[in-house]
Amino acid sequence: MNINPDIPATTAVPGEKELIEEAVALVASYPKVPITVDCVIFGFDENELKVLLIRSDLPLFHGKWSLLGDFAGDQEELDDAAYRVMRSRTGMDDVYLEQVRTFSNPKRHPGGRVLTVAYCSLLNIEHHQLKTHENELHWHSFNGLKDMAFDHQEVLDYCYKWLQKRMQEHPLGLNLLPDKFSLRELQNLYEVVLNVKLDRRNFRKKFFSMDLLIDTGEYEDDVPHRPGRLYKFNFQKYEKNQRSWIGIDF
Amino acid sequence: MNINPDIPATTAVPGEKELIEEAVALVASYPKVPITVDCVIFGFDENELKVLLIRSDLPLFHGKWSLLGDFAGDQEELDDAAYRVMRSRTGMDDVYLEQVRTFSNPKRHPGGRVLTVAYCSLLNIEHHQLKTHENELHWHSFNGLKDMAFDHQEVLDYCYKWLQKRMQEHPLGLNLLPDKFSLRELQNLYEVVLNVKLDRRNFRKKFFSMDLLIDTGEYEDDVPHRPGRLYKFNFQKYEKNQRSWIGIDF
DNA sequence: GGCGTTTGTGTAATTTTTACATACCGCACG
DNA sequence: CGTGCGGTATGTAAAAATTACACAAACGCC
Repeated sequence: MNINPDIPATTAVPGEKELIEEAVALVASYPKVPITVDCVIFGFDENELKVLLIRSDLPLFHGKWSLLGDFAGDQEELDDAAYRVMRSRTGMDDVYLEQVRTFSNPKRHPGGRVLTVAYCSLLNIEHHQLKTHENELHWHSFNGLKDMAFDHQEVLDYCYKWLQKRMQEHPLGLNLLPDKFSLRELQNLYEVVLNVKLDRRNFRKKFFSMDLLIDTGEYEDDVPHRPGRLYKFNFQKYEKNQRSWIGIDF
Repeated sequence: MNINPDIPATTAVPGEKELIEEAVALVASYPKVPITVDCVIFGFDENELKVLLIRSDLPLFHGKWSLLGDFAGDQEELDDAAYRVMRSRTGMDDVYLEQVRTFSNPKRHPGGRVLTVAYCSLLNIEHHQLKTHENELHWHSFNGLKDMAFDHQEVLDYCYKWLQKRMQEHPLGLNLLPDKFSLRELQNLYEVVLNVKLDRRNFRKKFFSMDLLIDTGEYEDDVPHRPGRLYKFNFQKYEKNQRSWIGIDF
């Protein structure tokens, strides 16, 4: 019988140092590949879904649009890398950001094998000034985009599908709107992103019944018609009341 | 004016070969990290959720349970790596498999920085014989699992949450059942995985109303009570009728 | 053949979803 | 300052979906 059941008697007892060295040696034997993060940063303006793009800085893709990305540091958590990319371009890092998917096609980068992890972020265009316009950084209409650099078209399409699904079950979309917004703006957002037509009264009823809108008492300004009430979204209350059971439906 | 608007006049015009060399040089400048895939392979047996585990082969984690994983080949697509891992342990690769998330904590592996991409798979325990029992490969009860190797506890917990959510909107759970199953088995599956109690008649009504169950005309056998009808799931019909709009609900 | 256990089925009450029309408000304009 | 335009705000009735709930029938076992 062993005294210490964690260590079989047949093995010499190595110290922690040796064990770690062994682990390091094992890892050293693995193939290593470069990793990048690519950020799909959505915005909403003039009733259109926008995405933040630059011209690819790779001459091979000269003229083509590219997502914002960078390689991940040697010891960098990928979330941190994504925030870093965002911060370096928009100056902001306190925004909604979520990992979406990893793309690993060995042919996706002409320079050789590069994995990329796609992140999605949503921010309000008016609240966030771009820090630079290098490489023609700008908000590009989502519609009609095609022929992007790398596999960025595929990444973007995937992230758009993700957004459509996610917006129906999570209020992340509200990050696309200003802090205070009218119900019309909210509905436009949903109609545009989900590409559906919604009944105004039922939409309104739906949102009010969730009881997550805070009436600011304020009204729209500078509109050539009757101004609508402005609301804020009660993120705090939402976070508290997460349901895990929705119901089987497919 | 440029003759060719795609190429700025200030740049010498490199051929494709030079452009690719440039891309290769760029990629070569990126930090490189080892990548693994880890498979969370769920099963369902005796009314319990199971997960396929081995003893960690890393001495540092001696005795701890570990997910099935392997490093990704130099030029290997990650999906392929995940299928390869599954095949090498269960002999099967024609199963439901989905990428779930990438874990990148720099401290997650004691041997240094290793990224891992988690994949979820579901298979019927009876249909699939394990090819080997190396490293004590076996179906482990999901409940009560703790203190796993690496960050596998976190990975597993994340995948379980993913499964719970996904099962409500997608029939992937049916991969956990035999080809022909009774409604009771189906309900048990949902009750166990989602950790809820469901009304038998309403559950039945729900599934029948989807019109995706095929009545085989057969009945359960060897049960000490009235035998239930056996059904198959009409995956084909399901695939055809995918809805993209579900409705806002959060 | 009776007991124990699980299958199979319907209905009424409630809640949720859908479709739809009219009065109100602010601005612009003549 | 009155009228028209455009968009906001609001309620209700019908339809659909969800919930709660009870009893007869089938099989194995003894």
